[in-house]
Amino acid sequence: MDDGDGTRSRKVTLKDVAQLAGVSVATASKALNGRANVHPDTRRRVVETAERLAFTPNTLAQNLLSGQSGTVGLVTNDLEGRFSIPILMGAEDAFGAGKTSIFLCDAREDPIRESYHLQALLGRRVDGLIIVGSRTDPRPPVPDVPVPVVYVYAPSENPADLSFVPDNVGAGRQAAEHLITLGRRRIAHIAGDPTYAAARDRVQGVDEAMAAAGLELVDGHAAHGTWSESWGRAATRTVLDRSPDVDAIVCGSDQIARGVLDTLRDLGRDVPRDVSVVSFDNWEILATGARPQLTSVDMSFERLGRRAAQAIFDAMDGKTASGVHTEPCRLVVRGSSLEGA
Amino acid sequence: MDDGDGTRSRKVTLKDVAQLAGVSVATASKALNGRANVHPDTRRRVVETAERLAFTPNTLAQNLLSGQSGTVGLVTNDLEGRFSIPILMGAEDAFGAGKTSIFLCDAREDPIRESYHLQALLGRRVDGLIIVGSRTDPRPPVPDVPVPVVYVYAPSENPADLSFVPDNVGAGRQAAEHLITLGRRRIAHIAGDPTYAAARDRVQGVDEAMAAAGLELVDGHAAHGTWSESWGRAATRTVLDRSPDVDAIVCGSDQIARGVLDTLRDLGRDVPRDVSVVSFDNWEILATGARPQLTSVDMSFERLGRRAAQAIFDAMDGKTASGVHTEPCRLVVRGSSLEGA
DNA sequence: TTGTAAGCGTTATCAA
DNA sequence: TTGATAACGCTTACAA
Repeated sequence: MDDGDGTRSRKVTLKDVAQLAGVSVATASKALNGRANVHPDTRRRVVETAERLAFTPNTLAQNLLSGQSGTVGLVTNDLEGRFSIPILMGAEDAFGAGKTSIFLCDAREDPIRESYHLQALLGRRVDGLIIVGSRTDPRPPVPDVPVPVVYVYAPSENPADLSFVPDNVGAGRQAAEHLITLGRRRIAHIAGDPTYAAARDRVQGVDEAMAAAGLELVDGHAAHGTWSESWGRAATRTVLDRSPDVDAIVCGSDQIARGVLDTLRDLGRDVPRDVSVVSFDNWEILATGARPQLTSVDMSFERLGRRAAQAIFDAMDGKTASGVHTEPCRLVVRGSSLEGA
Repeated sequence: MDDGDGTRSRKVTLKDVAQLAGVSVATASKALNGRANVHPDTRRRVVETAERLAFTPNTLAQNLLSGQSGTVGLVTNDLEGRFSIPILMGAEDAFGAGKTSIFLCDAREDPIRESYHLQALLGRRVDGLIIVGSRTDPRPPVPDVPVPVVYVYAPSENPADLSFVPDNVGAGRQAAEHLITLGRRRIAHIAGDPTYAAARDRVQGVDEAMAAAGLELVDGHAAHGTWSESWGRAATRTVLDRSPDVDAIVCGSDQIARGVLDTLRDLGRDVPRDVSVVSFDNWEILATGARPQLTSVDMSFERLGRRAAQAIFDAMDGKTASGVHTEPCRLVVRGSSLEGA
């Protein structure tokens, strides 16, 4: 960071390279950018000089010319980054690491903070915005901005906006179908917080699959509660109390499932032999730490991130899209629902 | 995004504002930036025009002049974002939301990907770099870069670099002292993966506290294993087998603690009455879902993020620092170690 | 093949 | 009080 005499070294510019290589800035630019009509010797000299000086072109200056910043803003609202990081990774993959850089801002569910971040991002001339919510319920759209906006996980209330959300109905269907395929017939559903669309959608999916198979949930319907282990524990007692012959439980989330597993164990039921358990989220830390490990439906966050990135690319090319797009989820089978166990 | 005739509207520049307000660009700039020597009427007119056009100054252009980009790169290596998001939040707080924006890149423990991101960040002229590792073991420094670099969680191998890490030794001490204060005397330690500095440091801290109190761990020393619930379960059986009268267990992580709690329950021990349990990480989802809820030592990631941000500010002001700085952790008491229970 | 000059959007200096 | 001008680092006609 120092240039030897104690002062921070001024950053190397193209001018420095050109001077040292004994050419004009224009020629240096062409040489480094692989333009035609540059003498091979000249090009070599410039390239070598640039390397020697560790020249890094100032992307800001390039962007000022091109009008594109090669950056995207990702505004998140989920405290733990459980959604955002996988979405970020998916977006990075789609953009190509290094090609486009991502500003990650945490709005912490605070509209004021969000608009503050938005302002900063627009000032930095991001080429697009990805808005990530903490729940799949529709959210108010961000105020009109001059760049493409994509909503992920939480869709925009405005159908003219473009949103990508996981297919929770399909996830519910997959979970139930899996259990039915295993031969389970007396299935209970301990669902999540009914104020969340995700909870209701999963319930709907489960109900659909049951109906399609000509089955009915024990108790007739899902039991809604909260997204917590303690709810899973409490509900399991109720279920076993009322329907001792239950042979499978769909859990609204991995957290709920952890509570369910604990109580099944407390009450002497073997999983998966006596009762198979399936849940949603595939939150690695919870799913693989459980005993047995949890079969769970993954929300495919990375895929959502990739789709969002792709959509921003498309929009930059003028190919705009709109509506709430639903992306498939993925069942991950583990010990809590093993066949033949 | 459209200006009515189907073409994307060109972004509003200061020139547009100036023209419409009937002043020069220079005057418009002064008016908007609160410079002195601008006629109040002129200023009002300019400000109004800017608002009407939804003018957002191009930060890139401003940066080109000032040489400062008002951005910082945060390169992370922890897959789940468990460290990065809190660190990001701490950094955002210290920088002031909106003032400085943060590029978040995930290197995924891949040096090639990391250098790729580094290149992109330097091209964007970030004012500083925060490098986040996934473990507290020293890591190779990034190649020489012309901006301040701060390492968080994983310190740099080079002592001339600046690193902030949690005080795992102190954390171990706090955990053990807490148990000792509660009157526990027959304490076991089920530790984490011994290849991790974090595991060894926590062990050291526990050992120090025990020695200071004139006590010894049951079994004489910590049992090292892996960072998993299954290790916690297995180790607990061994501990109870060899030392049935154990009255407290320090667990190397919340994951381990979850396994420990499960097995204590299986073996009929009441927590916290018979056995108190304390662990490390304070990973909310694990700690609060447990029964009883886990007493755990928080690694203070947000604080680390704030310190890193502050250090970058300082370095930009020429106040450079170096060495591995250790930040205190914070004991969070919950049901697994309640006094008098 | 190379260099000169204009321009991207903004701010600072200085003259009017 | 206002405005013309230069500058930031780079790219790209266009001229040499």
